[in-house]
Amino acid sequence: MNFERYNNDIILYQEDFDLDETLDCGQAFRWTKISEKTYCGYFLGNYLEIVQESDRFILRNTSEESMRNIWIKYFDLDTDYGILKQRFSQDKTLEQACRFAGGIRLLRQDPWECLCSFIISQNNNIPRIKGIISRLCSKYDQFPTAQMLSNENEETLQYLRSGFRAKYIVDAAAKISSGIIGFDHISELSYDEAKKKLMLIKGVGPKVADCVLLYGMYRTEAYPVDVWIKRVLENFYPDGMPECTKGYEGIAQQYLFHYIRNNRDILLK
DNA sequence: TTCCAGGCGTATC
DNA sequence: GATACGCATGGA
Repeated sequence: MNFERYNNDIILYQEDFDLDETLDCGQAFRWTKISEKTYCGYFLGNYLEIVQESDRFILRNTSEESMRNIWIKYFDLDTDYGILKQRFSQDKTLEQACRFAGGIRLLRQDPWECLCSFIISQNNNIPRIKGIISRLCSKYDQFPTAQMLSNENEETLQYLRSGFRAKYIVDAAAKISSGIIGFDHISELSYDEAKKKLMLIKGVGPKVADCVLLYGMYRTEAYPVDVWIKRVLENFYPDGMPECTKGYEGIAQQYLFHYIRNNRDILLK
């Protein structure tokens, strides 16, 4: 890890990292681009302003302590994405995907926020997902905990304009805040069992469960299959994800998702 | 106007 | 277990 303190900032030197590709690729919905090189956003209650100048990053008003305790883990900086990309590149399509956007990293997010966010994401588009989550956070002045949301119901959530998803948010808040379903417990389960457990929540199917496991619980073998990945599988991997992604299918999926969304013409069907 | 968006619940077979 | 359909909302 190559970083240093400079006045109140942290200067980070990091390869295989691009803010546009990582913060605006549909895995997180609370980062905002505030200038050509700068994003601001939150992980839990921690605010960050981060600037990119090629391989040099400035984390504004950040201490070495919060760098070590929060942001290294959040941005998955202890993982060598160069090695991962090299491994993935044994496959031709993945090789192109990694070359197209080599700065994608997996964000290690909060499981509860992921659960809510990806419940909201179903049959929805990214700008509107961001809008709903933004209204949710404005009301509570932060991303509300399951406990906070357990006081809401379908009617009181009307202001979100989240449509049929409101009742799913209510059920998720109830099951998580009551402890009927616990992330600590789920993290000890096998992939299949963990997924099954999450799917007990209304509005959580295979895709949303995989999103929670991958983005919120760092289960890198989980790869969410949405309409785009479905098209990739049909076109290139009829027998499933290639062998070279084993154990890291979720990270490979990140490259593929971004690649296919921006290169729709390579699809034959 | 119609279609579609990082899917899922329900009904039906 | 597979398949068809409706679903809130809003932008294109």
